[in-house]
Amino acid sequence: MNILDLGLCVKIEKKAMNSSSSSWVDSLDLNASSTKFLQLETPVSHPNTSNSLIVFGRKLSVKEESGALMEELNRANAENKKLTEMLKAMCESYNALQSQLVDLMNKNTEKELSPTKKRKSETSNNNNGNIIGNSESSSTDEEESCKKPREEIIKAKISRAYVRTELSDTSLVVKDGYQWRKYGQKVTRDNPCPRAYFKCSFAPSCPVKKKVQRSVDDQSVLVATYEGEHNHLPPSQIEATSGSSRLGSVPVGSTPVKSSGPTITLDLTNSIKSSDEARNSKPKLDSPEATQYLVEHMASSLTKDPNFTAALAAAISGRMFSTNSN
DNA sequence: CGAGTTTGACCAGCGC
DNA sequence: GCGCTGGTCAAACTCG
Repeated sequence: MNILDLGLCVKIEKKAMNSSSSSWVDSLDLNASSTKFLQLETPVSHPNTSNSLIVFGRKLSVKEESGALMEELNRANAENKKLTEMLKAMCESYNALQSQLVDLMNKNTEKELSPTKKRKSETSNNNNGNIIGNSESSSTDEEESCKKPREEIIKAKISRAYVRTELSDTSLVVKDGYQWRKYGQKVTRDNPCPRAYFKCSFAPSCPVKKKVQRSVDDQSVLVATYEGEHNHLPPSQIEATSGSSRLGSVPVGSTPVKSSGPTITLDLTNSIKSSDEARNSKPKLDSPEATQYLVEHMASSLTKDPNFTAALAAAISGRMFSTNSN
């Protein structure tokens, strides 16, 4: 995945949160309009320009026409400059965000390695939140695994997601596109808030488990810990593959979706439609459809990448978490 | 009535 | 061996 893309989108999203008028569409609209300006270079006259040429019932002189074009060009330059500045700001913001994320991950790793005694299974190799299988305990002792079938080593992968919820919301439910069955709840020593235990109930053979607990630092943040990897597609994608329903707006993997803070809804229906349309009929660049097309095309190319959605959500939730804990 | 949730009991790992 | 702790089970309960 293009790492710069993530930075840009995070910035745009952040901007949308801060400004009441800004939005995904607004931000991308600038690009669309800049494309519009590019069209001036083509031999075909711009609709607006041609309208202004005949509006006074006479042909404008070459001087006047070039003056208008120069003015247009200056505006394009100014816009270009503005966009360059925005891009620069986005890159800076991305770098800051990334360093904060790394900081946070380091802090979490330190916490996990702290004296708090954990079971063997949980202290296996931790690499940036992802744990690679612990072959020592999973494959060496067959007798032991027969004795303890339950201890079937899931340690293939552990990931973590932070989800902001209302404090009043005590359900401990993190909607991530999969189907979960709660099988237990426990109050742990280091956190007064109960921890809920979930198993993936969509496929009986799916080994994935999920633990959800409120953060000690910020109780409005749910910490969801996923153990193992799904051996099936998310229910939403299975539905989509069967053709019975829309391709849902539910992201893949451990990406948190339920959030009372900034909500990211990825409607892939439009993106698919637009990429199909892209092959058959391309809207004219200067029409409102063109703007819409550009926006959809950009959004679709980003949202098609499941890594993007996961990384974006992780980055945002990580930032929210660090902001609240400061 | 079936599926999902709640909750107390039980089990296993770990440190002392 | 004992106590503490986290994880899981399963009967009881709830809900649509």
